[in-house]
Amino acid sequence: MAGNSEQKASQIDWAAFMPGLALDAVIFGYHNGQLKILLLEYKNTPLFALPGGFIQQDEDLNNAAKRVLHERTALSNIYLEQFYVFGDLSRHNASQLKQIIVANGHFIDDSHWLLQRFISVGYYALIDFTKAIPTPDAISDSCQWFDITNLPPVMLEDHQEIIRKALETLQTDLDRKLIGFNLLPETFTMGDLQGLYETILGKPLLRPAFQRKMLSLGILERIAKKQTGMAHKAPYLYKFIGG
Amino acid sequence: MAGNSEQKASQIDWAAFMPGLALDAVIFGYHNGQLKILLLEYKNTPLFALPGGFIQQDEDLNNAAKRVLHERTALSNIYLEQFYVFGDLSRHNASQLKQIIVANGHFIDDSHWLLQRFISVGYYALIDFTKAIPTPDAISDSCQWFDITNLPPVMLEDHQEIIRKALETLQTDLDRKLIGFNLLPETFTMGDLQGLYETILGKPLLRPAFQRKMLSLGILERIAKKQTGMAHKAPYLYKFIGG
DNA sequence: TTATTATTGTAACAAATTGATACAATAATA
DNA sequence: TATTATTGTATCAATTTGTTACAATAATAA
Repeated sequence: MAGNSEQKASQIDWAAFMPGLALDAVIFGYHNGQLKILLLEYKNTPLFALPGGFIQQDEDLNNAAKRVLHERTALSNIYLEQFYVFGDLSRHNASQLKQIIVANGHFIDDSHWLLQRFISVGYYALIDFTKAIPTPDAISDSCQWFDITNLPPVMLEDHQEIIRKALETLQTDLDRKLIGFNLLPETFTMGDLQGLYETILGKPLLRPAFQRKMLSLGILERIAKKQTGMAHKAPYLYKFIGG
Repeated sequence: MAGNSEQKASQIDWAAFMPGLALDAVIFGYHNGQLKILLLEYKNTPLFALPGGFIQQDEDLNNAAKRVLHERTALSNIYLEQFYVFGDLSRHNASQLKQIIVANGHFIDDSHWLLQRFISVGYYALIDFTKAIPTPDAISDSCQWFDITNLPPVMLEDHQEIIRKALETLQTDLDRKLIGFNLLPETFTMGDLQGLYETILGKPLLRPAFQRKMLSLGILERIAKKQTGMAHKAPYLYKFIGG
């Protein structure tokens, strides 16, 4: 995890959180034909990490995830799913965490649970890239979008693996649930939608079959002709109708 | 949760476990055309609960689940999946837990994390009914199979909801993954397999289509004619071939 | 103004999958 | 030896998916 520190670490009331437990969020966005995720860069370290946080003693687990999402994107009502709990001992990396704390000029006793092993609940979120306002936390320099195919080489603990598993889950969920729309703006063309599917699934799809399938689902409302400056037929715009 | 107490509560080294965190296991079995799960009955209370336990500080989360499964069934190499983390505050029920502890003649301070809110990782397991040896723990009278359609009326905390969600997950996983076989003995007839699917999905399936589909998957090996005492054609026996 | 170009929307047909019916092949029992 | 119940599978219908083809644009170029 990263984040959850709007105050200096030494000022944080650690007792307000569930010890040994965290959550990490893989926040997906889609822009220029690329699937992207949000990563934080810790101050004075070469370490990148997923947005994450701790669960308050008086807070529902899923609400903690929503809170973290809101803190990093300024968005509410985000599409959000638990996908796996990462609980191996091998993911523990005390020296990395200590490095971050020291780099921020703080001190924590070695016996503190923050430096012990913890278990993290993995969530993935799908958001409208154009609406999010990526916001770093107190111990991070930046909160930025990264192309899923071009991630930073050094990441905290097992965050590489968490991302891999999130993508895998997204791929299998894409057809079963009708969730792709959460990654697009309110209106989009059939080409946009197909491009999104192709990017997530990592393979080309046949245009007529894709269009026929999407329209047969009855979840798309056709709006109007798009006014493009392209030298060809203007595509229809669609919007998703929930239900 | 229930279980994890092979010693008296007062003798347990609570510091050896991750505080505020538990796991609950919905252990499915199949017998006489019924889908069943294992439940524990607490001593001197009318409360039933899922097998569960805590995670040792030096133990992988998934290994803790395997350990709990082994303690309650004497089985290893069980098919096991995480399916959801139950982390709402509303699931907390201190008086129920206190009732169980008191009923066992123990004492725990109200401030102990055991009586505070906790978060539980839900697992479901698929086992061969004929191979399991249901084994109660130190604070339970019994560990018994219950038909999924006929569960006890009073259950611990949100265990009813955990079971419902486990069944829902099993139903959607059944076709995507090839996991049904874990609920059957080594050899079975096509009728057995169809009955299992019909029971889990709660709907009848057409026999020729089912048989054709299962055979086309290439994961069944036909063994020999079954020697039944039935007044009709003897069915083939099959076994599952992994891979 | 009239081709040209690139792309969209959809028709049309083929291939594959799934749904449904039918029936011969048993393995006891009457 | 007929009867009965059930299994294994063939057969055809219905539906879904894969593929090709082509008319309908919306700019741009001639």
